[in-house]
Amino acid sequence: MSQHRQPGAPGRAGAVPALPDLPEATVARLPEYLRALHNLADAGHETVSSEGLSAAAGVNSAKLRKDLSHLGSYGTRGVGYDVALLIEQIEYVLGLTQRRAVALVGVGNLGHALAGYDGFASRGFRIAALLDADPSRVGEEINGLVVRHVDELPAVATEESIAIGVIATPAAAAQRVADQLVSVGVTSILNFAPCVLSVPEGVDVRKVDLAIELQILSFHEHRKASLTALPATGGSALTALPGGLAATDTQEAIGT
Amino acid sequence: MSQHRQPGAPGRAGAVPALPDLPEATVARLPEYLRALHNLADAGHETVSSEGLSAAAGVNSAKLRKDLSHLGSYGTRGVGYDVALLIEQIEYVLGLTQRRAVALVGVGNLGHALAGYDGFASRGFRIAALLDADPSRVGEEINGLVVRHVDELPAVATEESIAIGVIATPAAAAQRVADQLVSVGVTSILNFAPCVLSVPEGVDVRKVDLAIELQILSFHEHRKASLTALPATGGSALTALPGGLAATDTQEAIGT
DNA sequence: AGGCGCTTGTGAAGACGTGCACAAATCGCG
DNA sequence: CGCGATTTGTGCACGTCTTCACAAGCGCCT
Repeated sequence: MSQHRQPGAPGRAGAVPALPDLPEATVARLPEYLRALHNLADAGHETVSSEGLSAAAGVNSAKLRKDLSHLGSYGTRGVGYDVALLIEQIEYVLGLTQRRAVALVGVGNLGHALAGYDGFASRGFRIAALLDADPSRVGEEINGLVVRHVDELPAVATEESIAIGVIATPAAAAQRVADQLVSVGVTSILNFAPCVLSVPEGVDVRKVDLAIELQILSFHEHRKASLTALPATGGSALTALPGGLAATDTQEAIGT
Repeated sequence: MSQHRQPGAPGRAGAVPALPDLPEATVARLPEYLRALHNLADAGHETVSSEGLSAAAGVNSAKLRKDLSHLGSYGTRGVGYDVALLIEQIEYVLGLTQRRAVALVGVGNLGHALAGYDGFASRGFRIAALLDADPSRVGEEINGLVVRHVDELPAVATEESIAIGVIATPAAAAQRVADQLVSVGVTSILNFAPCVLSVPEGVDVRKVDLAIELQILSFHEHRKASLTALPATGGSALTALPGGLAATDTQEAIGT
């Protein structure tokens, strides 16, 4: 509920307020555009039309134009967008002009993979610290970084100016880690643990839950199967999702 | 992990499980509810109010009630929802009553982690096959599964009745893998490669891009910083998203 | 039995996101 | 220099999602 409108900000010509407050949906797509633009730049393109870029990013072209218009981007009509310029603009808006330091907490299975994932480094982030609560993991070296104990977080945070914390611990430990991160001033958290984190206002949490993605796919799979299995018995509408269905396994597969 | 039958549920089963077509937003939240419900069940709760469940799942209670109403769920007014029954219903709708077989393609850094991630198994999925194109990786055993060559996909698909394919390859290889998955009949794909996949209609693709999440956080971080940096002085020289800002590093830090 | 407090389910309104379709702007060319 | 081809930026309409607010239903207590 903190929608502060800036009255008197003329907006168009000349000085613009700090950052245009973009729609969340737009923000979520900008990284995708950025990736597509980098590909285009590597391929030698100097300009690109909204049609071309939207295809490369997998979205509707009108949506792309509207997104870009939100950040006041200058394309040239009849020509398209300047690839290099657009990259700069998006990187600026996303705050990627500085390389942000990331602290990764939890060096288990997933943490290991994240520590070794080079997609972070190549896209403006620097994994600056690896932390774990398990003493037997402390001291291990991964990708040139030594795992330190999570209690050293305060020291690490000031040493490295940590901007973003990544939680890759088991769910049981996640809230405590989040609290620790918040207490050392981290205001952006990426949470891989399957649990809800409660954080004070002003702290952003994004969650990635691998199993949830599979479950969503499972739903669609289930629906597809039930549709092809049932021709057109338009009778029972909402159905009652019967109570005792635990026993009925592999229900959808049976065509009969 | 016990699924008890629900006493009191009328034996009025047998109704055709025509799935109500839920709003996408609802589908995306159901797994979250499910996780919260499992936690509640483990903690011994037999019923839960929409208020309690929504808090555990981190959403608005009205939204939760509407979501549940979409799948025709029966709560009891004045009491709440039966935890066990609701778990059954959601698992049924999500198609989790059968354990779906997942093929994981790409056993690099991330693939290794995914192969070892036990969150899949514990939530209704079975990693049935590991595949990779790199011959030096074929034969490796991970978590009790032997890595096979990706060209064996047709055989694997029929052997294991693969329902979902997970792509954890480099971006350059992802499209080819997707094509292969589609050609063996897989219609649900979870893509971790940072690229857009083109697939025929009827195939569902969900994408998880770890770097994108960080970039979104970076945007908010940037915005927070720029807000606190500019209290009131409307003049403010910078910003305006100038054309040549490539050189200006760490732009937002300037308070002055 | 009846009333009371609690909780669900939902109508309605508003916020948000999407996509079409077209005017405005720009370039290249004759 | 003007015209046509091209492409952006956006007004508008539509659909989806969210949130509020409240009537209807349920159990419990007296």
